[in-house]
Amino acid sequence: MSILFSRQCEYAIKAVVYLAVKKDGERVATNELTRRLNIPYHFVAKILQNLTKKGLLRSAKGPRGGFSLALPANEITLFDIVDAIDGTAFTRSCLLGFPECSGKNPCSVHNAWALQRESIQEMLVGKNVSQLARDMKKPEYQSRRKG
Amino acid sequence: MSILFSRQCEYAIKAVVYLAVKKDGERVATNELTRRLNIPYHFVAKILQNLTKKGLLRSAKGPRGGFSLALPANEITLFDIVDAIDGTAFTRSCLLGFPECSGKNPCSVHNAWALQRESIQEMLVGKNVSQLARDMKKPEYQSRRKG
DNA sequence: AGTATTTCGGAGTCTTTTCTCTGAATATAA
DNA sequence: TTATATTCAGAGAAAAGACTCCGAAATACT
Ligand code: FES
Ligand code: FES
Repeated sequence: MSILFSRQCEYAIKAVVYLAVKKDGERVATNELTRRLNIPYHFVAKILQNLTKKGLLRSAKGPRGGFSLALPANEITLFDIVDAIDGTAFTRSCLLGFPECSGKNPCSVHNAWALQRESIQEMLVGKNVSQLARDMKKPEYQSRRKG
Repeated sequence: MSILFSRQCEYAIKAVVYLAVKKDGERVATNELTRRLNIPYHFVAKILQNLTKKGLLRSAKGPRGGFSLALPANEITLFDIVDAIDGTAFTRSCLLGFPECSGKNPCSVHNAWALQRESIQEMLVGKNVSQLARDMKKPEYQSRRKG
């Protein structure tokens, strides 16, 4: 289905970046995320609960409650989110699924792939959600003028 | 689960490379693939049937039957196999799953990811199964001396 | 011709992932 | 206090992906 990330992880990234676009500490309710990002309500709720448990987000119940970043936006990287949801085994495991991946007895694509995934990992570590919020040009993320 | 490729695709690559290691046109039965590569019998059979329909393999029924490459090994690329099984939508679609992926209204990772996937695609197109057969150092692929 | 070996085709099962529902608990505001 | 908005927790349904089974057709060997 989706390359590189699971659906969950995809949604997680979308949501966290959405939070980062808001001013520091502002709370966003699941409802808003669902409406703006088109993510199933109960599903994204579950995912954000998870990220809360992992310490990336903070949650507040009740009216005017919702989720917000638990850390400054520039201290949360893409890698952190992926790690929290999908895990990062892919940085170590064989592209063809062989039980071990190393330079000794490499599979046919090992040499090429080892470079690629290194580069992907650098991308994930190198992007923090503050940058992501800035670079996100999708209309879903632009805050609305009041009518 | 496995990044980039589905299980099916993974198995397909493993199997086709196995065929390419053999001398031109030599047939390999599902049985042998299952034993050597540790792939479930009926599953790999299905996958190879599929590749046959797509024109990458040739099949022969009956005793001493099996599968063999339908083309010279250096004319089948990794990309061909991936295309036949998983499809290649990933070369065009957004990493975060947004409905459209282009330079106009890009998502946060578009610029970085567009380069990465370009590079991945080049890798897939650039590797043919003849090279893959040569570079495969996994013991599963080394032909056995008779006892 | 008869038998064993193998692919073919389709249906069926199991497992994982995705998504939904429900009933709490908690906080805000009137 | 009451009503309301929200997260929390866990179970459950649906869909997709991975894998199995079976009966039939084709081929090779005796
Ligand atoms: S052994 Fe296959 S990618 Fe390293
Ligand atoms: S818009 Fe997201 S990768 Fe191109």
